Amino acid sequence: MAKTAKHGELRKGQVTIFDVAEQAGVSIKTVSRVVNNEPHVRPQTKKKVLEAVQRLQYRPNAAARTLSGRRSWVLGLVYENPHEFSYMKDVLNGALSACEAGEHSLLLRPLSLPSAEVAEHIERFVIQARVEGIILPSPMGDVPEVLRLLRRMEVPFAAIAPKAPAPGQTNILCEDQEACLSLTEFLIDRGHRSIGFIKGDPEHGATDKRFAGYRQALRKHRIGYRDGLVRQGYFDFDSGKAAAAELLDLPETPSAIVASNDDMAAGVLFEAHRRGLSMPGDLSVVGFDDTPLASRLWPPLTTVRQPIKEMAETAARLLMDRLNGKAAHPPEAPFPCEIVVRESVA
Amino acid sequence: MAKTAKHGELRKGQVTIFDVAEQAGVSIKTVSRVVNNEPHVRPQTKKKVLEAVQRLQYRPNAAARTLSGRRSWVLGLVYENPHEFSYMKDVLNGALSACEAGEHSLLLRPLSLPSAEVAEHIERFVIQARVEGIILPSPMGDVPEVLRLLRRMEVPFAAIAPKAPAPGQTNILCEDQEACLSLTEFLIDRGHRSIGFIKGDPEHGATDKRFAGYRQALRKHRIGYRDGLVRQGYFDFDSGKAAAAELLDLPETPSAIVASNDDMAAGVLFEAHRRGLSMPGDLSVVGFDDTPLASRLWPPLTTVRQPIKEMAETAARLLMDRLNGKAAHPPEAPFPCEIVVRESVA
DNA sequence: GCCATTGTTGACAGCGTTGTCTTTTTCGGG
DNA sequence: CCCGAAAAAGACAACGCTGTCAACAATGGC
Repeated sequence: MAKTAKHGELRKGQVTIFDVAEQAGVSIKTVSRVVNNEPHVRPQTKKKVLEAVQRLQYRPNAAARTLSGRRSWVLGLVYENPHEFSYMKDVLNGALSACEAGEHSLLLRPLSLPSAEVAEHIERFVIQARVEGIILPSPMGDVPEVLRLLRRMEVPFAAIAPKAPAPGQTNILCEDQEACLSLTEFLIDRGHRSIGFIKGDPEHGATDKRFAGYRQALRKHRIGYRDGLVRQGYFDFDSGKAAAAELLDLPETPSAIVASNDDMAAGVLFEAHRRGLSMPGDLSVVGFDDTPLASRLWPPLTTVRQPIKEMAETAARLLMDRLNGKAAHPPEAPFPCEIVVRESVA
Repeated sequence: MAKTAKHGELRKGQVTIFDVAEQAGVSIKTVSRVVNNEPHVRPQTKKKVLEAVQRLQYRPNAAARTLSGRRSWVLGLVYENPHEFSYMKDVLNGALSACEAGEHSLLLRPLSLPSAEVAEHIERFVIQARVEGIILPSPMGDVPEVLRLLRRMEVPFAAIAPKAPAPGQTNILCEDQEACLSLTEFLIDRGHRSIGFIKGDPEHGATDKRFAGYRQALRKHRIGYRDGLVRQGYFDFDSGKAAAAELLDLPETPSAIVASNDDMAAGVLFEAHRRGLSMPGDLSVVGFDDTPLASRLWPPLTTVRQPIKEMAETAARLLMDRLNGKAAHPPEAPFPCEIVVRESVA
């Protein structure tokens, strides 16, 4: 009792498990059981405890939990700071909302790639904050040192859209190839036959799949593939602009261009505007990702919406399930994408 | 010794203060002193300890620190999820980098406004995670319930660009009015006399200041202010588009429009494109914030770059200084902004 | 109605650190 | 060379929770 009194009186604002135990007339261990949904508590006891929790507005102290138990209730989000942040925004929102539902905290660690100290940074991150599991949005899920380190430290992780989804790990995929197939077909259906393509950053998982979708569409509709219509980009505005400049300098310019993401598509539009082309009349352009940018450009972009937020949410949830010892789900089916039609295609 | 051995042997991956103490041949308290830069340690002892820390790659356990000491080493970032995320991206990066330098963690709490439970959410956030200080990017710094709650809980906070910067609190401001004055003058210098203005969300601190800058510029150059050239917007694309539609429907359309942020400026460009206007010939447009969007639109926007990242960094640093008991700085001077000239003005 | 079994509850020792208080060492002055 | 004060270092008890194990209560089979 002395202890309880002390708590209640001295520490301002802090309601502890002792206070709840006293209110409910049970031991602290029982309170702990109720709060953590452990078995072996009579419904009637549970009710008493929950009432006390409610009345006192008790919130378990995260630090004490972490220190005492095996769990830290912390997930990490390790990402590369991208030019176009809207992808990370969705990842962040998804991860955050799943973490809230699963009573975890989310700690962020932006990292610049490539860097010699990536592994060291992550190790420090994991040890110091006791991170239990890590979410790796593309392209983090493809950095060999990162994967090696996490496996060595036995930290569970979930990779979002990795390039090479290794079988042992948790991978969250989406139907990039199918989507890019449909997107290209959309252009073909509108009568386009000479279709340029701008690839994404070779480090990213989605790059190859999107390109494969493009080729598959051409094949399906018996349109000859021409290397000259394909340019390498890096998922950023400038590389899109540069690639567009090259494609538009071609003797036979394409009537449509597929950019592997919206930021590069914005570069294409920019370059075309600069040359005084009118769109979509002179050139049709499509993008990928449905970023806010897509609807703000002129003409607004036809693009592909990926359920990034849902994917990140799933990544976090799968991670937490695993940490909670839930039976491993069957590997998730890839998430479907959806074409968003706007006015950038004639 | 038994204890030390136990630690070293059993807990995989976890180097504790005991291990360091043993290596250095001192007590754990001395290690604690060194690690926390406390006085009363001989330089020679300090060196021994630091070497042991280095050798063992010791990282203090954050949970234990929090539980034991008065400090939690956690700052919170409470924000409203905005349409255009690039502002939050800069805030996030700034806060994160300051926190890393100051050995704090940063926890995020997105909140939707307005909502009855805002205060409740924050209270839970603060209690459960032991958040020591909170960063409130606009418009959070103007929500009365939030401010009231934080004052009641005695949680220090720093408001970025609040509407009404209360004197007692830490405010990070920038020269919104001056910047908008210069921006409007830039148009006047280019010969524009009929200049439309689209206001921002009345909830945001910057809104009034930017409008004041616009009016000040007109006054300074003896151009009559006309209510009809001003429209209310809400810092989002759609409201910018709608406001532009109204302004362009006017019998005497303005030759230039100042939008209170880039997203609304994008809406103006969009609407103008839709009407087949050529820019900047038929209409000049300027924005505010220098988001990635600004350079991707056609024509690329002349806009104002605010040092958001630096402001957030400062907010976090001031907060940590205060928590570390450092003498209060004199209130920071407002951060200067910078006009970024692109091709959207004729 | 008794014993074995299972279900429920509690006592208590950590978890790794910092705060407080005590002990030891160092050092300057007489 | 000794004394007293200050500096340096250490012992040990929190911090609030969970894990372990022991104690006790309810239940069912005979």
